Amino acid sequence: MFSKTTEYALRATIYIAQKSTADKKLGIAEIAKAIDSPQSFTAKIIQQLTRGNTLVSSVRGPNGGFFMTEKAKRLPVRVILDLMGEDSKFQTCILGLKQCSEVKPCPMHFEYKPIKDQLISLFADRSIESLAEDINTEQAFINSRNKRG
Amino acid sequence: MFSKTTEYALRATIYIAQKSTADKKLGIAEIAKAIDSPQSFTAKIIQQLTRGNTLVSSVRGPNGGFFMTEKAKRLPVRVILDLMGEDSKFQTCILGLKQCSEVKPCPMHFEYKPIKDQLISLFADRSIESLAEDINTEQAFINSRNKRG
DNA sequence: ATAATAAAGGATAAAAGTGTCCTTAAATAT
DNA sequence: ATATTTAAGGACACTTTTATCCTTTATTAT
Repeated sequence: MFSKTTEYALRATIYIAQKSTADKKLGIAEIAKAIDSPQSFTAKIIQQLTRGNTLVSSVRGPNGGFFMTEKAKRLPVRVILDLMGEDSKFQTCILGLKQCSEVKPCPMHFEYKPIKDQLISLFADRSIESLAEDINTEQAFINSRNKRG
Repeated sequence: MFSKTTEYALRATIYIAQKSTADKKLGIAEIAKAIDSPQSFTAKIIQQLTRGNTLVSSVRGPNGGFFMTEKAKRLPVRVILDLMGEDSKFQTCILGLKQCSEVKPCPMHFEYKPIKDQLISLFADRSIESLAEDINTEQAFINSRNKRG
């Protein structure tokens, strides 16, 4: 569905939302280990997520690291996709037609459309925070290890 | 959603289903032009679709080309995806977790699952032929040109 | 001020995806 | 038989994705 880059972005953000506060920042080594992703590559990706300072925040130096404000945690998952440039993913035609619309549809258009709309809602409706909470309550998981590791 | 390779495969197959019979084969030049795809690259892709001789058939030499039997036209769209190795596309976790299941779900699992199932049905239920018919009746289109273009 | 720490950013590289071109093989028409 | 036609297949090249490593910059602790 998504590129590896975006998968790491999603996992990293959810993890940061789950574990960080403004007073408890997370280092890149911890994040990469927790979400099972290549560290240097993940660093670049999180950099992208800090642009605009609306989603992930960062501080350099000792006791520095990455964190999210409570306000940022309340943002919908869609914001991550936007920052990764994948927001147009669900706008495109499933057959790759440049022009595909209600008036000039591809042969799958009218069946694919409602599914696409559900995907869009999925990411628009759920907050990053709510995903993090599911992990906190162990209703969901972000890696293959368990709490006792 | 899909790779360009798979998009070309879908468009090419639908076009072959629409325009060919065992007596009326189509050349690669015509197909590539009709679906607006790079010719040589499309040739390789259609080659893949002829493997196993269940979907697309080919004959070399004068009056040769590609075609589909009536039986092949009745196959579901899913068969194209299988031959392109994209059948696992909808099986994977949206966050890219290697292990993600009902018993150990990622935080989006239970909401993504039903959407995934709809995508699977979409490709399993509709036949290639039915897509081709929509183009024949001008209810749908496979390129940006019109019939007179 | 200096050293230590941690993210930011640049340079580079391997792998995969996308694409072209040329040769080979098979079928047909003459 | 020979020439022609058309797909099959190999070799190569460009681009994007995925990834690593090293240097620079900002912040903190001493």
